[in-house]
Amino acid sequence: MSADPSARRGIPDATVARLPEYLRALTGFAERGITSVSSEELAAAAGVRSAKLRKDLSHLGSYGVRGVGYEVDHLAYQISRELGLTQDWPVAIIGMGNLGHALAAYSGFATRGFRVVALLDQDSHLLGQEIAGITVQPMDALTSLAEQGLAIGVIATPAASAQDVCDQLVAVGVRSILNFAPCVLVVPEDVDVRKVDLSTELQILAFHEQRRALAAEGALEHVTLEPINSAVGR
Amino acid sequence: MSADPSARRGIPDATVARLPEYLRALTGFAERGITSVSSEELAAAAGVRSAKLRKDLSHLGSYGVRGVGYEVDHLAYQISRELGLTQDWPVAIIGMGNLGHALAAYSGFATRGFRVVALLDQDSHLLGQEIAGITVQPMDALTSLAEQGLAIGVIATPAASAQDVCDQLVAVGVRSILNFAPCVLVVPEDVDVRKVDLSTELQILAFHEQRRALAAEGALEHVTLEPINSAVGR
DNA sequence: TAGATTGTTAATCGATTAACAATC
DNA sequence: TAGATTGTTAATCGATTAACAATC
Repeated sequence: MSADPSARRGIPDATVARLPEYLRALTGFAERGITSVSSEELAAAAGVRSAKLRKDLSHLGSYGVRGVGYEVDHLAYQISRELGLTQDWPVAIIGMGNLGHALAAYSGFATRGFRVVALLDQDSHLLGQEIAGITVQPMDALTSLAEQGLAIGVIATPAASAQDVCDQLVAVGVRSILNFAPCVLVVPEDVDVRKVDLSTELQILAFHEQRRALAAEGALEHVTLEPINSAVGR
Repeated sequence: MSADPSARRGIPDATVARLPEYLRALTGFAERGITSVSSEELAAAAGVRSAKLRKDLSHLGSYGVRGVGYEVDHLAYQISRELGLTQDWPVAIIGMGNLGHALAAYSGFATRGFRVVALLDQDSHLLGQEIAGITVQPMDALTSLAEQGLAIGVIATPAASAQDVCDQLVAVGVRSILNFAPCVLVVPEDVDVRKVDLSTELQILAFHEQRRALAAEGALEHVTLEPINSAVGR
């Protein structure tokens, strides 16, 4: 691939999804004072194979040195830039139940690149309460928040209100939504919804757990049970 | 595919990951008193295309009726059975910070198939406290829990303790782990780890958000911006 | 039977992997 | 130069999709 940055286009979704993990691994190396890593070392830390890592990085540009490896800080910066973490994205969390409360306090938001600018709830008796140093506002506040710039909406309401809240976010121009409610959201095609779903994850685990149990009792005679996971690769 | 259930083998990972969504959609239909659906209707409710839904279901067996559709209750049962939800999986949550607290109270666990049997924390001043009706126990309790049967461990500790907790779970025989800590866990290959990671999801959103911003200001001249998401398909 | 809809086929698309030429 | 490691190629693998024969 060309070294010309303007030629870098169309990074595969699967690659984008792994960049955060690479960035995290690089941060870990930097904290331990390591300034240079090979694709083999970085891949091991990120839990993938080195061929996949190199292929992924090749989509961003050519940031390694043959025979040497990657400079930790430089590669971390390039990945950060590609992910858009060199700027700040204002985030609003909607729904201040147990989950929203935990999210407001969660350090994941505190990572570089994101700033929780508002906590919203439609329940009037939560309004004015302070959570993690931020005052809970009513849903009406969305319009003025959007005017000040709001990039990401996090939906932590019950499933029954999620679509309504989503529609309100879309109406004020928010195009990136992280949905914790266990339901499918319908959005215009230029809106990006990602979903974090506990019970889906549990059910996927249950599937494999059952599979092992059946294999153990010999119910699946003709099946050799595949490794489900391994330290590298996935 | 054969109607013989013993011939149903090797359901693709991508299909397994969608089964919970189909099940949820079916539950929704059942609640509204709808007893029969076409692949078109069910697919729309689950946010996929009908061809994908039919292909997915074909891996489970032949549970539809040509010219008619699927019987809601029957298909829901078959998917539940395939996912292993017709039995109860004992779950332990480890780490009773904000997140663990929210998880303990979260209704996602209350869905059929899972039962939170223990809350654990290594912090001695949380011990004995009751959260969501369950008493917090020390990590030592893991051994006896495992003897009584423990299928799934949910790690809600800080990243720094996650690998240690994971090792303890693996040591007592737990082979299904849901990791909320932002780190890669190293496990034997017969252990299944799934990860729920807030900041990874945010970073993926940021990538697309930045992409839209750059496209809007014309920085990506040669790129037509692809739809990022749509109501159907993904 | 006529109309409807499934289950399957075959083509396409995208992701992964191993191997190695390029090159520090 | 000799050794090491990247970036890329090409083969493989798996997932998606549209179309349609099977069949209720």
